[in-house]
Amino acid sequence: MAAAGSMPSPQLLEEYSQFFRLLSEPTRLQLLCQLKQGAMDVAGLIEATGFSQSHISRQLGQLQRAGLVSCERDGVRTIWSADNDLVDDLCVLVQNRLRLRLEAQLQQLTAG
Amino acid sequence: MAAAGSMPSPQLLEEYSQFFRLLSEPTRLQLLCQLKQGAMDVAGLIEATGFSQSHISRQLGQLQRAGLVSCERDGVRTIWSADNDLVDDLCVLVQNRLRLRLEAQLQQLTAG
DNA sequence: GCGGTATATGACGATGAACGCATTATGCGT
DNA sequence: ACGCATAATGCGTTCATCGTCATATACCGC
Repeated sequence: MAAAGSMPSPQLLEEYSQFFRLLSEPTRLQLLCQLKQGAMDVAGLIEATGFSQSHISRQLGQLQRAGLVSCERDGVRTIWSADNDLVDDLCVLVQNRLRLRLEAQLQQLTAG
Repeated sequence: MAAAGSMPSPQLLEEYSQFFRLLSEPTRLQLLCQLKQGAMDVAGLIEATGFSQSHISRQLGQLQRAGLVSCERDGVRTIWSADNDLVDDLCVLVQNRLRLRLEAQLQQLTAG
C-alpha cells in the first residue's frame, strides 16, 4: 500500500501533458537525439533524418519554445544544439521500464 | 562540452514516443494521478473527472496495455489501480524543469 | 431465467497535428 | 544592387486521436 502525494492542479497536468506531447513525436525525439550527438545546422538534420526542410524547421521551433534546443546563427546557416539532459534522463527511465516489462513477459513465457 | 551516448535505434525511438504519447493526454494523466491516490472503480473516476464512461474506459484500456494500471473485478465493479512509480518520477523531473525555466524567466525580467 | 447495474466495445463526427509544396525573409559574395 | 544559398512561414492535404452516442457483454439479486 502506498497512496502518497497530492493531486496536481489541472494547470500543472496540462503543462505536463504538453511537455510529454513534445516527446510523443518520433521526429522531434530523433532531432533531439541527433543534436545531443553534437550541434548541427538544418541541412545536416535533413541529411540525418530525411525529413523535409520545412518540417524540421517547424519541429525545431517547437523544441526551442520549450527550451529544449537553442540556435545561433553562423552567417547564413543556423546552428542548433540540444540544451539539457532532461530528455536523456526521461528516456533512461522509460527504457528501464520497457526492459523490465519485456523481462517479465519473457519469464512468464518460459514459466507458462 | 558533452556529446555523450549513442543514437537510439528507430525502433527504440518509436517505443519512447509511443510511451510519451500516453502521457501527452491530460485525461490519461489525470486518471493516473487519481488512481495513484488510491484504487477506484470507473464510477468513481467518472465522479472525479467528469468524463464520460466510455471515454474513461478506453483510456484505462490504453494505460493497461502499457502496464501502467491494472484492474481486478469485485463482483460487478472493476477496481483499477496504478501500478508503478515511473510516471511520478517522470513528472518530478519535468516539474523541476518547468520550475527552473520560470525562475530563469523571472530573473531575466527583473534583471532586464 | 430475467431485469438491473457496471463496464467494455463499435460507429461516427469533430478537432488537431504532421508533413510537404510553394513562397518569403535573411545574410553572404561578387 | 543582384544573384545565391539557407532557413522560416502560409497554405492545403492527410491522417490519427479524442470524445460521444448507441450497443453489446458480464455479473449480481430475485
